[in-house]
Amino acid sequence: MTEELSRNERKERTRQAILDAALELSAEGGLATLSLRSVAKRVGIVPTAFYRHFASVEELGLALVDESFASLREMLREVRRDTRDIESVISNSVKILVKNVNERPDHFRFVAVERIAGPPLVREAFRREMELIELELAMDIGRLVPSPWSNDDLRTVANLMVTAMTGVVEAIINGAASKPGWEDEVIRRAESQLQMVVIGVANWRSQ
Amino acid sequence: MTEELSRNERKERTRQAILDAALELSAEGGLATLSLRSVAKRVGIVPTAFYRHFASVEELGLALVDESFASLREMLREVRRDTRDIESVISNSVKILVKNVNERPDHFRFVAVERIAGPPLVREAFRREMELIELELAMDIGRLVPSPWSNDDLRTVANLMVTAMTGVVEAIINGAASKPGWEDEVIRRAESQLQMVVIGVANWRSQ
DNA sequence: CACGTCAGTGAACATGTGTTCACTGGGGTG
DNA sequence: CACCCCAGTGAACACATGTTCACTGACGTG
Repeated sequence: MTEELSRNERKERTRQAILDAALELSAEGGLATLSLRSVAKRVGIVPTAFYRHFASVEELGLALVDESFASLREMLREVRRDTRDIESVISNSVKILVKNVNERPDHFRFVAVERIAGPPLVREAFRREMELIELELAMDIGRLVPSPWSNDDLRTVANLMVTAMTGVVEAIINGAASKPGWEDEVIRRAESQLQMVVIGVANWRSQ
Repeated sequence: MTEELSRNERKERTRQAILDAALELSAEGGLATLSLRSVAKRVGIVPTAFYRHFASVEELGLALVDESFASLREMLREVRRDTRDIESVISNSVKILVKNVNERPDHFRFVAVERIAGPPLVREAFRREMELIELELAMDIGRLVPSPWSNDDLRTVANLMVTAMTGVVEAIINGAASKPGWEDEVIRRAESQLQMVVIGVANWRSQ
């Protein structure tokens, strides 16, 4: 199972193992209840060896936040890459969202939880990130659908869409395991909701 | 400060003090990081006295969940009481939502956090409660606005509205303290979003 | 007025926490 | 081949956790 590896490769491998274990363990109880010793046990090292890789538990948490940011951004890159024709954009975006959540469920669960239950600084970081996403979406909408809406209106509709997609992530994460077909239902519902919003904003007049 | 009180009254008073202290303390870190000793210290009793009021810390948590449910339901009763004319319903509902969040911010923060970061049983309880709210809202929409939409469509739009209102609560809770006028902005945004959804669903055809 | 109930006390428990320290031993390099 | 670096070890630390137990003493009732 373990091949011939250089010392640096071995070190990097255990570092990643620590991150993975921490991510999995934080699925139950969040960052707040994550314990150094449980992580170490899961990785198969002694608790103190942890400090060869991170200066403190708090730093581990920040590393997890960074990892989650990377996952978020990768998904958004994928979404924007396929954002050309206005027709299929909704269906494509929802599918990409769901695909990414299924590829790295622990990252998205981590975001979903720490975004609102994490320590203040982490919450603030996620808030800024989502605000950025919202702004980009507002610009995309304004670009793809030339229209008389003010920037304020664009942000309002973008915010609603981001909120709806956040709800989709939550729905998938803590409802997927149970009944089959649930995910397809969530997808259909999300597509309908986005279409409703688009129709709504199309017939929208400020005031 | 302390009047003449019967033994039972005194007991009930400390019990409520425990609940209040626990609610305030769980504002930072959630139920997961709530410690018996910190609660006791805040109340002004010795840790062991806690067990005269609750069988365990877990039971304290369940009591807090019950309290939050009560706040949620009271708000919904207030919303439905004023749900007569279709015109002002959006503005009224948003205002009532915001008013209730400001009256018992700790309860709504508790719901917002534990709903997604709490122990599985608590999460499930909140999920059911919100599903109920969603169903009632779907029925209200179907009743107030006789229309050709299927129950499925009604639920889809109700779900979007509940999700949007959840977003409003979160926005108020961890953004209110900072700049003034933020709350008014959130209110305006929420009203616009609900109107967009209404317009969207009004022009909606299944498939 | 005597007596029992019972909210609150203080000591003790077993266990879990993050972090430090001196150490070992095998891979990497001169 | 000899030396060093350093990932991983194991003991120890100071402290926090939930819960138990025998206790005290004021309030409420007979």
